[in-house]
Amino acid sequence: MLAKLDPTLIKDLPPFSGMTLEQMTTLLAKATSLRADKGTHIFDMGEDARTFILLLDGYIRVVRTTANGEQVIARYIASGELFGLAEALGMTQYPASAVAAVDCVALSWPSDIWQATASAYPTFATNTYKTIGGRLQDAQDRLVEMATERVEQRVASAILNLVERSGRQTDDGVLIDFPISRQDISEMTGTTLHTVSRLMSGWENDGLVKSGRQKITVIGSEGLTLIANKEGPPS
Amino acid sequence: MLAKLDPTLIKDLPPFSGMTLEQMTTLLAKATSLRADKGTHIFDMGEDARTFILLLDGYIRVVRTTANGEQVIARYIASGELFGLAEALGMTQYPASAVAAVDCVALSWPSDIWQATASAYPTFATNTYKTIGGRLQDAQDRLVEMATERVEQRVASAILNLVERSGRQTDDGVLIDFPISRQDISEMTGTTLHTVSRLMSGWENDGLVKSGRQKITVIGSEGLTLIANKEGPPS
DNA sequence: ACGCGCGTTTGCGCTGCATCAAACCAGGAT
DNA sequence: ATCCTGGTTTGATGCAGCGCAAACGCGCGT
Repeated sequence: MLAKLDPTLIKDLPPFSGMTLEQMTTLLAKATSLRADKGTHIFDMGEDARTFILLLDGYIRVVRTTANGEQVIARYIASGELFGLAEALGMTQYPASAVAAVDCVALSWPSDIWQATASAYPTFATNTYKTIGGRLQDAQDRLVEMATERVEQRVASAILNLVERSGRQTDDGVLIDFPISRQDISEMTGTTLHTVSRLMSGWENDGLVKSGRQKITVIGSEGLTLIANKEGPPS
Repeated sequence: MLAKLDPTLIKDLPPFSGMTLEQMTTLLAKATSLRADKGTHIFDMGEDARTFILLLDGYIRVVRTTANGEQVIARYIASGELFGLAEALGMTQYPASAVAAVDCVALSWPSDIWQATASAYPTFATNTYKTIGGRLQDAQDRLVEMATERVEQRVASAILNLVERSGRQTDDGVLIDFPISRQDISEMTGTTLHTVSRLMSGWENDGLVKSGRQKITVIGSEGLTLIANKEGPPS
């Protein structure tokens, strides 16, 4: 528990909106700080859900691994977001693994204080359930996408999403500000890295994106948006 | 509000486990009873989420419609389950439509009593969040499935799921006890009714299922389970 | 500064599944 | 009993995207 942790620094993060400074202080007193180097597994699918975590800095990849060893990326967690919320949903084990996509800093609370915390700070509970709601929403959106759209559109959508949620303005355009490979994109969209590579090479020729080793910059989102919505030509 | 509604009849349903009879009585006092004929839209995607609902009898299809008019079936709700829980997740509109798959009976509460209800009956809140957790879990399972498995396996899995959750024993085997078309199955698995029809014709020849117009009976689940896990032969 | 590993690119053949098309059939309505 | 609607079956055809293979090159570590 870090005595030097300053409530004012993080009390404005979305999860805590509506909480008073003193509430924050008592809540923070129960937290443990945590750092994870790039590539570290913060927790793994199937593990007992001992903590829920607030990401302060960095990016987390939430990954599911199938019986065959294939991976699917469920989502990326950006700084300011909570994750590992199994306890809040009455689960005893983590349903997915959390891997640091870059060096990360986070705060963690023991899962078993969830119930008490939720009833002590209803706003906090509500905020949390709101983000869970958003994730359920998102999961189902992606399900619909997987069911109805072609690979090209899904990849375009995925990149647009990433840019929107984690884009950083640069000279060339908007850069996804963590290292992301073609393989990663393929694991988000249910395709192969080969197909992703081909698609992106094409888009690079068309001047829609600019990409390198684990880097993707979107020149102008309009082009990709167009592709994401483009009807497949079965006619 | 039905005065004749008897708390003892439904107090044993999962959503209310842990609640006392008097708590149930006050909760039920706020409910409105509701019946929906087969095919009725109980609510539609995008509508303001005015109520959350407990299904007492029947089956509900939860459907999302895309911009192109394509449909995806997110899930089926069986009797004893809550749905329309937008408010609990801090949403103001329903994210999907709810359609009666058969004639249904249900109880509905106004959304705006959710907050008060949740804090008055923490067990009820916890139970609800548990079911939401299960649905998030489920949505992500299906995502993984969509991303990694072939149509044949997905269709087999879907049928097994339905049989497991809503199967009724008959002379021939286990019957899915609500009308379900090939089209429905295709909308659950992200394929076409044609492909589903072909697959099921095959399985019928192999003696794995017995199916007719909107009826599916699984002879022995082992065969389908085998198919659901069968490696694709890219080799 | 250099080498090597990992991410990337690109070509080619193949195939699972969608698309198009058409006939068929069961059961409810009249 | 008959019509007709909505679900089902089955065939033929085509193509998006996967599997496989091989070469390439950026950049990190030493």
